[in-house]
Amino acid sequence: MPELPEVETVRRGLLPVMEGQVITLASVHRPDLRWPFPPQMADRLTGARVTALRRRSKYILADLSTGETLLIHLGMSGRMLISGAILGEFHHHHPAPEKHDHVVLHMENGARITFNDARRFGAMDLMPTATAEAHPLLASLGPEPLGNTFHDSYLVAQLAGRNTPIKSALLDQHIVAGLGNIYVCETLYRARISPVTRAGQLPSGRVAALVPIIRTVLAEAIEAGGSSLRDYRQADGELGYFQHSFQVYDREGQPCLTPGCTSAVQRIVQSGRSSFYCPTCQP
DNA sequence: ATGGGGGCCTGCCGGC
DNA sequence: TGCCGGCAGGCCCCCA
Repeated sequence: MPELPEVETVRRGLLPVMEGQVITLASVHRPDLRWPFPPQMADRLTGARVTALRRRSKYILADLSTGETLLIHLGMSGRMLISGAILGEFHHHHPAPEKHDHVVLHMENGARITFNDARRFGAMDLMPTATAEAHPLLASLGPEPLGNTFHDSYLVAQLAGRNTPIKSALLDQHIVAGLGNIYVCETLYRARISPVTRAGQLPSGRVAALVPIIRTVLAEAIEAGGSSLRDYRQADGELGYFQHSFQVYDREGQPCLTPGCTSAVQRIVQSGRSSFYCPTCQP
């Protein structure tokens, strides 16, 4: 579900109710999500103060006063919903617990943060803050697409000699960390590159052009609060609205939006995932 | 090493 | 109304 813009939106939503606050009670309703929770997770969270709330790729990292860092991944259907806090002009009361509410963090300011994840592809783990980046889920991630180490010569080098389709390469979190199916489709449309093009066959100029496009697509999506399709919600329960800006994703059969183009958006399956593109504009 | 496919889960939607 | 297949924003793991 959530790609980098959605995760960043959730992080920003959690920031005002979590950062600097003590977790007065962590309530854990099942032993695992995708993987077992770490031993004594509830006890290790209860009483800890959240000193910082960071993001790495699609992971949220909450640094704790205990010297540990809480790692959160939303998988496909994970949500972090805030209740009981004053958010802007609105006061949200605690709603009745819902199905798939797996972990609830009670904060000292009265807010509750509920991790709800129907499909349970999400994850939570704890590790020492000092070695957080060595966590198995983080250690081999590629650079942040919005960071300085992601640049054209890097991407050119990464894609050189690759026989995999550019669609798959951009989904590969080892190459660049944070893109998912939506934003890869939108990126390739803007770059006018067919998703089936072999990554290593792209001229370096076309690869270089991908870098600013990726940055722009992600920045626009963050600005819009992410994309809400099925179950994604911002932390305050609001919907993102970048889905209204989709030019190809989820638009199979609809007209291509390039001025003058009369083609329809096509859907193909690559590595088991849908790719949406315009066969005329992305030859 | 690289690339492709299966599998993990639940929910929803469309077709019959 | 109900059942069934297909599909969904991710990512690890196994196989060739």
